[in-house]
Amino acid sequence: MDIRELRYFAAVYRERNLTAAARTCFVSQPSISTAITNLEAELGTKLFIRHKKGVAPTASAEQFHALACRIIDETDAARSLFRKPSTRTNLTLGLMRTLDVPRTIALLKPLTVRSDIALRLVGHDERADARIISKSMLGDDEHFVPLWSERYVAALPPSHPLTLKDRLRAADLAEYPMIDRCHCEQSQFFGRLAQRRQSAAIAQSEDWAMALVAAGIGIAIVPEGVAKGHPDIAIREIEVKVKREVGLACRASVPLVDALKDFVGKLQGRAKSGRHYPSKPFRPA
Amino acid sequence: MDIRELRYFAAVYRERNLTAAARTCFVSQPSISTAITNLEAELGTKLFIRHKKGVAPTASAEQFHALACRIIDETDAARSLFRKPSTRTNLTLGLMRTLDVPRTIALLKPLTVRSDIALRLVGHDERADARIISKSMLGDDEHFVPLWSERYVAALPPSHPLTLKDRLRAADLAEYPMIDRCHCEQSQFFGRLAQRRQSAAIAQSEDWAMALVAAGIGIAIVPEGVAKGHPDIAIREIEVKVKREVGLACRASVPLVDALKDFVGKLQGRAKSGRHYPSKPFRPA
DNA sequence: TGACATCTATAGGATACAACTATGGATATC
DNA sequence: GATATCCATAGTTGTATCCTATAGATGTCA
Repeated sequence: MDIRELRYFAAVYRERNLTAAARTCFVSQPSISTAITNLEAELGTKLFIRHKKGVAPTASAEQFHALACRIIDETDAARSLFRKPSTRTNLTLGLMRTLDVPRTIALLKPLTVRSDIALRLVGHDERADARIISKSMLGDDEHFVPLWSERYVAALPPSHPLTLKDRLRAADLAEYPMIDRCHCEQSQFFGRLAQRRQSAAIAQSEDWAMALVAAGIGIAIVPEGVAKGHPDIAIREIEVKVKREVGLACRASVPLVDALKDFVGKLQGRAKSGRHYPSKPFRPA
Repeated sequence: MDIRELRYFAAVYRERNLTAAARTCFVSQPSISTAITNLEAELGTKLFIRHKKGVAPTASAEQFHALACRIIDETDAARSLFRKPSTRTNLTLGLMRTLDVPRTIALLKPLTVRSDIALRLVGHDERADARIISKSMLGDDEHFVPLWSERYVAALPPSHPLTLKDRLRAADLAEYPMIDRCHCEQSQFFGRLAQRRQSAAIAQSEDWAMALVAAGIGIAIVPEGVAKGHPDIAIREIEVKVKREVGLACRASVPLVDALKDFVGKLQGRAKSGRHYPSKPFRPA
């Protein structure tokens, strides 16, 4: 067991998907696969149940995850113990409010561990060096570097009658009170989907929306990653497959800040393949 | 930075000596050397000052050591999280009372992390599967597997007049009160060395002896490793070079307990060289 | 139903890393 | 002056890890 394996484990735990974890770790999928297999052998316990779409953590994985995170964090802390940077570059990132927080934090890790960067996170509509947003919010003069795509799901109170169904249709939703996440870029669309003008409640942030759902006020349609973290909320698929593409938006007209160049390079590199090394080793002709 | 490097670092910190650290890690000295160099480069700080005899940790190393230990311990804990052993073999080790505690704990690590072993530590004169003792205490029917050799040094109160000298002679010691560590196998010898019959105080354990020294009662002659850990005690070499060989004693007449076989094998293997792999890779003739 | 996409596991080959041996230079010890 | 101890460097080799490619299973959609 080494720290590399722990990082892979944490990524799989977060993504619930070996392939996606491979992308966030910038390695190929088999690397993750064998690492997890080895880890399971060493610990003498199964960590993930493999099924058709992705993997599910076992109880052991839950337990192990807490410890693994501590070790990873402490290792990162140790690395930067003595790097008291005299001059830190300010880097401002605009984040849309509907982002999956743990996933985003994990994505930004390469930036946060660099002690020569002072990271500042602001709203998606403020001045920033780059923005992490849904593709639908992309401005005219912006490049888009895709990060992940997310489906929208229905978040219901655990005791809601609709939890009996595996998948919800527009007609189902029409009969029950809904919560309008007015900060979401697809808010209007969901209004039409549920065939209504008025909502049971309006929430201005994901936290409020989730709290209203948990309190039994109504149903909310939210990005998968947002709903995932809450234990007292039931998640159901919706029949109409709404997805959003989340990515990094960079102004095309303004040259990229130095601090971001490596980062964006890596992100672009992983798009088609997860390779770690340059695609072709240099060979003189 | 990976856990392997942290282990090497901890070993060097403990031993104050790359070569000795290499032995305790069962690797060769250059492996330790390069690992420390790399670690220093990665952290951007010098960790050890190399000098003629061994190395001395810098302030950075002190700081880093605390963190490194935590990470190492947590990693070991993580590894054995799910290894709830149904049946643990009892293993009893006899330890002489004058052992350097951190060093001994580090040595026994391979046994303590094995969750199929329940380690019991007893006095050196009790019934045990093996004993860690000074060579001078070796019984007739015992094998001796050398672990390390230690010089004896003088432990003085920090404000003692003799701290002005770098090295103490028998004549120096004769003029000042001394503490008799009656539990030590070399106790009588020191009595002769200091040319006296009576002592200022008698201590039955290292803890008491060190406390008496710190309190200014007198000087004690103790194994190097014992004195090292105490910040409020000054250490000086003594001119007469008394050493002791510490090792593992196994009854020759009784076959070695299974749990110990690997361990002793490793210890013997490292005696002449620190190699990790078999000395010669197998090649068919 | 068949073409296609998605996800995990395995096989085979390339490469980087960490181990080893051997040796050199510097400093103590006898 | 011979010997021992200690750390650093050079060169070689074995192993671990990564990659690509592909198989097998399942789900999606025309």
